[in-house]
Amino acid sequence: MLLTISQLASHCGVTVRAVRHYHQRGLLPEPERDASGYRRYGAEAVVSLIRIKTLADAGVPLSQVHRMLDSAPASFSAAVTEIDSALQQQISDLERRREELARLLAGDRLVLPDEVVELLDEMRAMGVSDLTVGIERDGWILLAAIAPDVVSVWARQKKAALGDAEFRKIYLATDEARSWDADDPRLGELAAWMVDWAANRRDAVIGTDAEPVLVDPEVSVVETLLAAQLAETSPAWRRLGELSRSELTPAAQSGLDLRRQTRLAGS
Amino acid sequence: MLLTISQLASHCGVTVRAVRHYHQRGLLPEPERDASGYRRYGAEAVVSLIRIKTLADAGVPLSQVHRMLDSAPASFSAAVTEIDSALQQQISDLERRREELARLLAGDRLVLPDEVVELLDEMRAMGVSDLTVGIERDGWILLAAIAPDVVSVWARQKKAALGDAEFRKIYLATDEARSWDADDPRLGELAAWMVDWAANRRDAVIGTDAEPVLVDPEVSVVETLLAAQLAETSPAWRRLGELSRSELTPAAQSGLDLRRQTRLAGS
DNA sequence: TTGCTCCTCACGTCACGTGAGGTGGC
DNA sequence: TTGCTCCTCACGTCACGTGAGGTGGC
Repeated sequence: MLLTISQLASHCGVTVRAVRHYHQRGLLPEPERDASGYRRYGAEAVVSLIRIKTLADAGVPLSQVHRMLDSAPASFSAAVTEIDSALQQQISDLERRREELARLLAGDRLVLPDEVVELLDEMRAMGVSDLTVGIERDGWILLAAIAPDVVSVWARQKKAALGDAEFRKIYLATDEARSWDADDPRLGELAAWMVDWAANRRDAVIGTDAEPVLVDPEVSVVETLLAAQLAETSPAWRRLGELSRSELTPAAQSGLDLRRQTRLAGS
Repeated sequence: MLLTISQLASHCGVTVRAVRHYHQRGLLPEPERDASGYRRYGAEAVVSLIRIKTLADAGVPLSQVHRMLDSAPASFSAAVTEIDSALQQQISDLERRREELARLLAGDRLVLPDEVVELLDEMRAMGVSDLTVGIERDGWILLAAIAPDVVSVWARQKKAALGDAEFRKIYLATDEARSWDADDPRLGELAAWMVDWAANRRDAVIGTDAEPVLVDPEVSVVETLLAAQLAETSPAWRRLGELSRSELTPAAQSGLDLRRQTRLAGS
């Protein structure tokens, strides 16, 4: 009345192939065979197989299961305790993954920090075109990949700038400018406006000293708004970048160089 | 200012090899190469890779991830909901595994139902030898594997028998008899005592009709106590089986045949 | 005789890991 | 020149899955 391999397997909740695999790996001793060469299992095989399955289900590699099976009860229970905390870890991992899935449905929230998502929402609410918001978003994504630690400071500076009515006008004008011809005369006026605003803003910020000025705000405007690779998306923007850079004060020019160095150090 | 493969990978929490693997599988489009033949990634690659990683971490096979990525948002969110409930399932599975681990430390409790474990504890408390309790335990394990549905009824019947002081004496005597010679004259007396007790017990049970008698209790004693394969562990027990079977009443003999049929049907 | 279980190779699968051997930028 | 990153094969790994081809009990 000993068990056949399929009786053993199904009672322990594993496949027949898995039982044979455990024999091959030396985890479960080969039992005696009957007259037909069939394996016949006794009660101890049931006990061993349940042990093996329980540990394997808990994610223990079979090589480690092997060592655990013939280890002293004391170190066995220590190992089980360890596995248990690994299981707890897995559970909290899964719970985090459920949250991430929820955020995946919510759109950008998994890709960018909340503060940047809010910034983009604010722009959309201001009336900035979807295309320009998309370009902004891509810029932030790349920035987050290359220099994650500056994202937060830059986001706060941009948020502050958006609080200024004049900046909002400049930003909206720049949005419209995307589709202008590269030789449109209004690009010169817009460039001058930007540089003027940035110079004033810089004095104001340096005056208050409220936030450590990691990035020269004058440079920030030009760079953030018209960073080289973003400008590539529109001939008018590329021209706007050239015009505004040539109108920068010498002090800001050197700040721009500084910025480049910082970026390299950060990457 | 596009990303290299390692910048992309580390920002998304995957290995460089995994990114290449996703290219091979057609999950992530191959980006443009720079002058040195290096892959250069833009923001959309970050978004795609985070999507892929999130789904893969949730246990979705890559072949299915492929289909989900280019499915409509509506069916995408339906699929994500499905994955989420799969995650919930996994979490409760892990929690059950933690319980099973705890029971693994507690000994037999994973291998046998609680009622049988209690039965074995009771025997140990009675003074039955560890070896005999071990043989009993092995018998129950095999029974549970072959005919799980009869375990509960048999356990209740055995528990009832252990409530009888005379049965306990018989059981302890049988325990001692294990090491006797096969021709010991006391074996005949013990066999007669067992059959007598079983016959009386049978009348009592049939009189009360408290529990449906699935198994003739007289047969139950002989079979449970001395089931053929357990008897093999001791020459004296084998002889005790022969003696008691030959002393059974004709009615019980036919009941024994009935039992054999039931066992076959159950397996 | 048919259907079911069992047996032993031995190749397949899934999601990458891991060198092997070589090139390009600083 | 050295060290680091990148490149393309291509075999290895882990825990089995899945036939292929054959035998034994009812």
